[in-house]
Amino acid sequence: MDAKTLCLGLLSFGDASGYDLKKHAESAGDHFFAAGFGSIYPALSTLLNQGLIEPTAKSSGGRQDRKIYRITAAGRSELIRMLSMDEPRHLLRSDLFALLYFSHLVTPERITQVIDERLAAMASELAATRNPDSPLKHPHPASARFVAGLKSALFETTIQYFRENRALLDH
Amino acid sequence: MDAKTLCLGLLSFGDASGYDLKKHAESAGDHFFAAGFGSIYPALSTLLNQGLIEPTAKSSGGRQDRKIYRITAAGRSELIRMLSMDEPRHLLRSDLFALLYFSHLVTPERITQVIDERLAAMASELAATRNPDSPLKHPHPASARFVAGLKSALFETTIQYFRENRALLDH
DNA sequence: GACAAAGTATATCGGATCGATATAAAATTG
DNA sequence: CAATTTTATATCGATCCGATATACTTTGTC
Repeated sequence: MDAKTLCLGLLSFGDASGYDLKKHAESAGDHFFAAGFGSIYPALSTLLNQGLIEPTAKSSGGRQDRKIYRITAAGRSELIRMLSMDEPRHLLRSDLFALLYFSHLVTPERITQVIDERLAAMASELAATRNPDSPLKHPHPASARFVAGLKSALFETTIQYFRENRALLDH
Repeated sequence: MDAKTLCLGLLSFGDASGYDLKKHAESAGDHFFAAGFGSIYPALSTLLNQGLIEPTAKSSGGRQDRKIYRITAAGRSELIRMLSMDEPRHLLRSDLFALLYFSHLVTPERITQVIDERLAAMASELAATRNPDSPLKHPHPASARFVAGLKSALFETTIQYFRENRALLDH
């Protein structure tokens, strides 16, 4: 999904700054959808020029440098059009698995190291998902739970698969 | 993993053309690593300029326009260096899940359609994995089986998760 | 209260990547 | 033997990402 659609979609939940959008995307769908500042700010700039979003009156007492945007009516219909048009893709890209495919070129110690690191990272993310201390309230809890649950299921499968099959990579 | 490392890694299994490299990557690690022609050909050109690969004598009787490359000694050590240095990332990016996160904006029919399409695509890929009629012999069968097995496990988990939880998205 | 550290926030740049497209020869199929 | 598909290289523009620069605000702590 391109950054423009993602920004519009997140703005459909409520007004936000570029910084807010990045935090929301990370909290909601990290690993499934995300964008860096280098994508978000140019996207917001384009959307603004196209009249799909508009700046809001900044909260008077707040800080001066926050730029809060609101989706316009044109933006909302364009968003719906893009969401209906796109053939949504589903990609799993992993440098780790690519590295394992070339495992004949690296030392067994390195293989052990990168696998253990990945297992630890996934386990800690699973724990964080089970104890959600996230300050962000998802606007659509059902969708958020659906996506988070799938992430957990995939992580659990991956961890189990590594435990059962990593011996295949011994050489 | 950048295209240069991927090309070098695949060339470490044997001489190949750009076209061969793309086919190999698709067959071996589609969904986990891949590259389009727009990445492969520029990468090969750069690697050639850096002396990390070299052209081979084209097979005399064959077609004239195939350009077969071989990894050089410098290329092999550079490859090993890159594989040892990279902190391998592990990304799951899915436009489908992003769309589902915005499911309040699209019709239930559209949700049903995209989920059913994805389920069918994964089921057919699973069937293809179980009946491998691939003409390509993977140079390292253990690594290839490891990666293919993980893909199957992840697809099965995803299919099951959709079956059990898609009702969460009804609205 | 002074000062450092961490967090918040916007923005840009260059390199990398991807999808679309152009071209054309060889193999296959009807 | 004509039409289609597959093989094969290559480039272009749009986009994307990571790194970086900048600067203000909050927090913590001595």
